[in-house]
Amino acid sequence: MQLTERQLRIFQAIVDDFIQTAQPVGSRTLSRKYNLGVSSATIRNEMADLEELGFIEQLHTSSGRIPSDEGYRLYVDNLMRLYKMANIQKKSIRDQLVSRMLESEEIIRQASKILSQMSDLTSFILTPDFKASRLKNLKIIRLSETRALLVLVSESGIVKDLVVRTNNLSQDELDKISNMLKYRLKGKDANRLEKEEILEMESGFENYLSFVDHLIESIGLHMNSSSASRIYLSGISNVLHTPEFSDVEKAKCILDALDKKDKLSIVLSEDFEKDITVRIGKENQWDEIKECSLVTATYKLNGRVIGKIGVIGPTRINYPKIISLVEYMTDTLTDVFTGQNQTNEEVNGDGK
Amino acid sequence: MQLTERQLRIFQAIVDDFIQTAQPVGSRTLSRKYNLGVSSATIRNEMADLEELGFIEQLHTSSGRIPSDEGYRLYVDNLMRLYKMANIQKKSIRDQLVSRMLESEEIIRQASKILSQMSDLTSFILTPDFKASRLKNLKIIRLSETRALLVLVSESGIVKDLVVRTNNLSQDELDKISNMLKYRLKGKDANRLEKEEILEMESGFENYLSFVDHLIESIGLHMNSSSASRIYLSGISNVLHTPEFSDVEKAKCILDALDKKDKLSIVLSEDFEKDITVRIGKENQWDEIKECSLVTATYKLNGRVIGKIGVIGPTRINYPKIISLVEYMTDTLTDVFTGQNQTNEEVNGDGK
DNA sequence: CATTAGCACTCAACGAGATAGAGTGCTAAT
DNA sequence: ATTAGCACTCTATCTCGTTGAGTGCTAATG
Repeated sequence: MQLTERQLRIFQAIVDDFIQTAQPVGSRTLSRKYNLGVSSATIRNEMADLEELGFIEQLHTSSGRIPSDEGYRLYVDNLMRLYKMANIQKKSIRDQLVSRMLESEEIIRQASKILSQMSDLTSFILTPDFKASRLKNLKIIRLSETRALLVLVSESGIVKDLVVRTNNLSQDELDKISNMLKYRLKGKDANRLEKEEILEMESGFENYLSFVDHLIESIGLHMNSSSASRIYLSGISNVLHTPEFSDVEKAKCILDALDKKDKLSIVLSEDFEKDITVRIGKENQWDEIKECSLVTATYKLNGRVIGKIGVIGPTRINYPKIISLVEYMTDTLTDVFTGQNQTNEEVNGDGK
Repeated sequence: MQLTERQLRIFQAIVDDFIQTAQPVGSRTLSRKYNLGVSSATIRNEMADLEELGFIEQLHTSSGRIPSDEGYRLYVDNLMRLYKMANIQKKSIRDQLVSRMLESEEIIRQASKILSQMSDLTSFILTPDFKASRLKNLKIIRLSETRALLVLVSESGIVKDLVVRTNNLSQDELDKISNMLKYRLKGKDANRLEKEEILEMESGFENYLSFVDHLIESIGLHMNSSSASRIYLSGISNVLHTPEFSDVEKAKCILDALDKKDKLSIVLSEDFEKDITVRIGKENQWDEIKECSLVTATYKLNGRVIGKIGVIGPTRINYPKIISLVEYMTDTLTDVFTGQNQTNEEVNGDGK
């Protein structure tokens, strides 16, 4: 069933008004605020049809209408015009992300902060997935008689460190082992280290078999832990600033969900390859966030997806603005990680 | 002015009851629930005195009394008996922290999570302060023509990595430089790297002067950034589970405060050397959290304070329980970082 | 025949009493 | 010194109109 031109215009006005005011919108308001050229009675009739079709709904018989999840979907897919970000905003984002010497985790956190501030929503970001990249370097550093630090570096420059037990090996011995392992493992996918492959190693390492065994095991354990890629949240208090969630029970529910980071990162990892996804209300499989919309996008390194970023808010969000923002943010992150823009000066020009 | 024995007993009953029920407690309730051996009228008189002295207060003329901040202070300093943690809880904490191979940041996050779960409050943890420890090792890894990764390891096993610009130096050259720097900087306090000291270096490095200069600068910049030590929060949704903050405005205020991590970590860094601190309500200098209590403690490495952990909640928290919990948690963390307990088996015995 | 004016109806939101209940302070008796 | 008794206070809660925004339906209109 195709909507008429007029129905679309009315529908668009409903969405726009509701996104702005957070109040159910009635026929009278529509005819007054938007010059649709028809009377409120006509609008009422059209609205009844739109409701029949499932694009808008009423909270109770004598309230105005609000867009349904399906309505928002229609809006996002067909109606909205993408927001053109002001250059000054673009520049602000780039400056904050590339201007300073930042540890890679620091970049991640900064990006999340910017995103929540500019969107007035809660933002999240999945750290670069170590598993998805190749080993570049490896080093073992003696800490004490019983402990050593294993430092792994991926080609993308992500660093992971973990403490391993040693049996009082000297730094020289550890260096010898790390050098050997480095040449053995370099360039391998971090998530596919075959123990056997490494154990059939050169002579001269017979004494260290059990230690190397332990090392590989530790790496494997670490890789497969759910927290292999972490999630950062920012702007959590924005949840309460949203009229939708000023009801304490609802807010509690959302915050509870946001606290379950494991679950959250699983949900976000779906559609990992897609560039940008918008999930509206009930489209989310997770019950706790069935009244929320999620806008997520992936950032890449050398064309390879390594992480995800996005925002979560009520279904009533300014989709064009938010989508543009998230999109620009991932582009910038991808640039930063790929190393296109190392200095301020280089990016002073245009944005995209 | 000294309180009488009976006043203390009544006061203690008030605190206990209020901590449990979150409701202002009246004289009738007291005489019924706690056998104080006197009638409600007597209790009323004593309560009037306690109020005069500032230890309890009324929300309005016909409500029961609640402890004031000063009252809680009295309670914490003089009245409460420290809670004896069940061995099973102690074991649970130790197991979760030491059982698995964990990256050091992972240990931090895990500790925070446990703390919030066991306290039903919001917990936070400051990551080990790199600045406070000495350099152990240093390595530069080539990423691309223009970028390299500088990895710093402290004696305590904390790893920091940051991306630096290079002018297409080969890995061999980088190795040469990192070795030189390593021997130059090893054992130095991380926050006191004197540029001059390093620049008057051995011959053979003349070509790399500007790069080394850049390196030292980057390290310095990084060290002095406010985020040198990070803060993790856990159990944020617990704020809303607290009756005190079911008022949306208050909750909003607290969450806003918790979102300002810079400010928060500054507040927490006060009294950095003290083993354990309890700040009750107005004792906090920060207005936003003037209705909260903060219980913090420090964890150490080899006797040196490296980080801080704690919880935040309403002033009405179960002080004995929470203080014991925080105390035990830092002891455990200190052990874990100092490497006392590497395996499960070693800690099966008693806790303290 | 699409559009519109008009009207009766619905329902949430708000405010005014009224009521109940918990708690207090004071006084007089023990 | 302690306690029973009583008047008083104040919040929380409930009910009950009232208001106002909005709807759906019907009949009139160009």
